Amino acid sequence: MEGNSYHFYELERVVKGVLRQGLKELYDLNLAEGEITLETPPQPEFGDLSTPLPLRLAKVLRRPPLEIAGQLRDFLSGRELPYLREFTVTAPGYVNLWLDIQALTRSVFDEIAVEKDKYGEVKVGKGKKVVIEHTNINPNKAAHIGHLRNSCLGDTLARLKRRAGYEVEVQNYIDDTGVAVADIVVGLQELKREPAPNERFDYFCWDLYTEVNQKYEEDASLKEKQREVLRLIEEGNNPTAELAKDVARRIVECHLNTMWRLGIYYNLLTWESDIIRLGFWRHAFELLKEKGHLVHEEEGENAGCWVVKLGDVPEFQNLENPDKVLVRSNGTATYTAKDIAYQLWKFGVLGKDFFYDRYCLQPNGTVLWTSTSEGTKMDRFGRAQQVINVIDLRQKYLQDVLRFSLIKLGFEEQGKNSIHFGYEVVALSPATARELGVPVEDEGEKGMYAMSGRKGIGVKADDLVERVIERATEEVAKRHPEMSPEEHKKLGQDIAVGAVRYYMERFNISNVLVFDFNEALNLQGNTGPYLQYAYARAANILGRVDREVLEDIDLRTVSVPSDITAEEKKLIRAIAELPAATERAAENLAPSAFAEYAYNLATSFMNFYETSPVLSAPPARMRFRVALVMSFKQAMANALATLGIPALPRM
RNA sequence: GCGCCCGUAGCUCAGUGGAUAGAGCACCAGACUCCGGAUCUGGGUGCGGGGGUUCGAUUCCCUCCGGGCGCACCA
Repeated sequence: MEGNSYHFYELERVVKGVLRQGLKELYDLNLAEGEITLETPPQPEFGDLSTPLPLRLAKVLRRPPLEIAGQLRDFLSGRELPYLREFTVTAPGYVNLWLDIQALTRSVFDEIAVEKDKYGEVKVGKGKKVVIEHTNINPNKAAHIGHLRNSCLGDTLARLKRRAGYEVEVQNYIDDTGVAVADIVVGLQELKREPAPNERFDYFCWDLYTEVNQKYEEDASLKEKQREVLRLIEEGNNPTAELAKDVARRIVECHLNTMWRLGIYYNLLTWESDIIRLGFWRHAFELLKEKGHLVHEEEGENAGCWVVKLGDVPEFQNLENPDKVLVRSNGTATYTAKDIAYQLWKFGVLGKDFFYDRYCLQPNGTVLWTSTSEGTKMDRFGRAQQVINVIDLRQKYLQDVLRFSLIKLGFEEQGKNSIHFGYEVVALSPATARELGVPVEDEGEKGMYAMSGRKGIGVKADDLVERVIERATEEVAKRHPEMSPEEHKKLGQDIAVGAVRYYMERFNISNVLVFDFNEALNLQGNTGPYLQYAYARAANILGRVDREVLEDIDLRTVSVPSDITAEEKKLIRAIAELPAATERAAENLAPSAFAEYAYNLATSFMNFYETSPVLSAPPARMRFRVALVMSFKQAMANALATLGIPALPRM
């Protein structure tokens, strides 16, 4: 960093700025920053960075692309640009930039020496608080792999945002008063089912939920019971409501245990029952009436209702009835109404707050708080500048209604900062569906089969984790006969966390994740354990360096050779890109992009490892490579931490 | 009916206007008595079809085909 006025990760921004200035000075042309493209060329002979700008501007400037390229090259050459050493031109009209790899290496070494586990953090989010709501599983049965996608994505998003400088508060909303819990209560009361002696409560409820839903089809009186139970739950202060609360609490405990083992933690549980009891909606209703945008319909199909008018929102224009009912003609509030109240609370503009209590101490040492209906006031929760709701894409319409309703009701700022992180659902591959006993049409390998909580079709999150642990533990035992079974199991668990989380995080969120046991259980190739293995290999090398030599190598002073190899260079660049990758993934809400970066980083190291002996290299080279391995190990550790994957010195 | 998403190699996926479209899995063949083979190297006439915009399209627009999802005074 010394001597350089900016960090390497800002290089792109700086170069774009210079190019922009060049266009202005040379041709009196004003381009927006977004219109200036900078990319990594496909071939090494085209430099380390390049821009096709001359091609694009040839027409408008009425000059040959190569002439423009030449002038831009000259303009760049006349500038003081650290990290760059040369600028060239390639037909049909590219400007190619060449990195000063020594300067870059120095800068990376220095930065890592100073920042250590903070290397890769950036400051874009500084001073901004973001509330991320994820998990949100109905507290009535075991979590399945669809919920796992939600929690893993949400957790990685939280980690990314934190490393991008945001203050992050993770909330887990518990719908303890809905039909889902009521169904279990019906099962317990009417069907008199009880868990077997050693049966997990969430697994027991998984089957019970299926059974109850099956019985609804045959027995109309049971459906009556469900309505009665729902009424009693809403009323409160009766044995049925107590039972419902007890079911919800016990299931939440199961869910938390499932998530904790994957390194997923929360700051606050918010309970639907508290929102109801504290009258969040009543409060919001008064607030919205005051603002004057709520409409009481006197006629038409919504006569007698309070509605929000969404007809002039493009997204809803083609709907037969774009208005959203918030209060029914019978005076009760709709789900959307409660959601609006809750969302306003997250932004701290509801004018009403929960009471709070400690819920428990989580295994990572942080306190999990819970909302309550009475007790202690605290003024630290909510009050966010940005709210991200991690919910699957089937709820897109509802989330759009929520966002536009806020805007139309006079909370424009809050509406615009309400983000639906919508991901596609998890479905089952034909092979996995077959394995679970789901009727599969033919022998084909294409296609997917939907999971269904009501029908009991799905892979339980813990079943998946257990199977991966078993597989990983076997592998560890094979490789390390000298270790104890306990050590095998411990490593197997950490590797399983890596495998499961990476599998849940690596895919683009707008694609349905077609879950397949064979793929999820794979520990080779583009998987979490591959990333972990790269880290372990680095740790192994450092462990074999002579102690005195190791202590003598200082990242800040180690000399950087002038003849850096292709593999060394690729690794250095990959390490240098961590801050930019973090920023990009955090700002674009793209955990999968970060997963891909991490895979690239690991691959760069693997290639370096295969081609570049460290311990047996000549002394100067050895010292440089040790420094490089140290840097990689730190960068990889930070990338793994961002993905919530354990970094293992041995595996 | 209206709207949204997806369609890239046998399979699972990267690639949000640029140079020869990339990975993993599966399959075949290889890797020095070298720091760990959970690794690496090699093996491939693939962007659903058709129009358009552009110097340039897997990427943007239109249309068709195929697959998924959503459009409550339900939660």
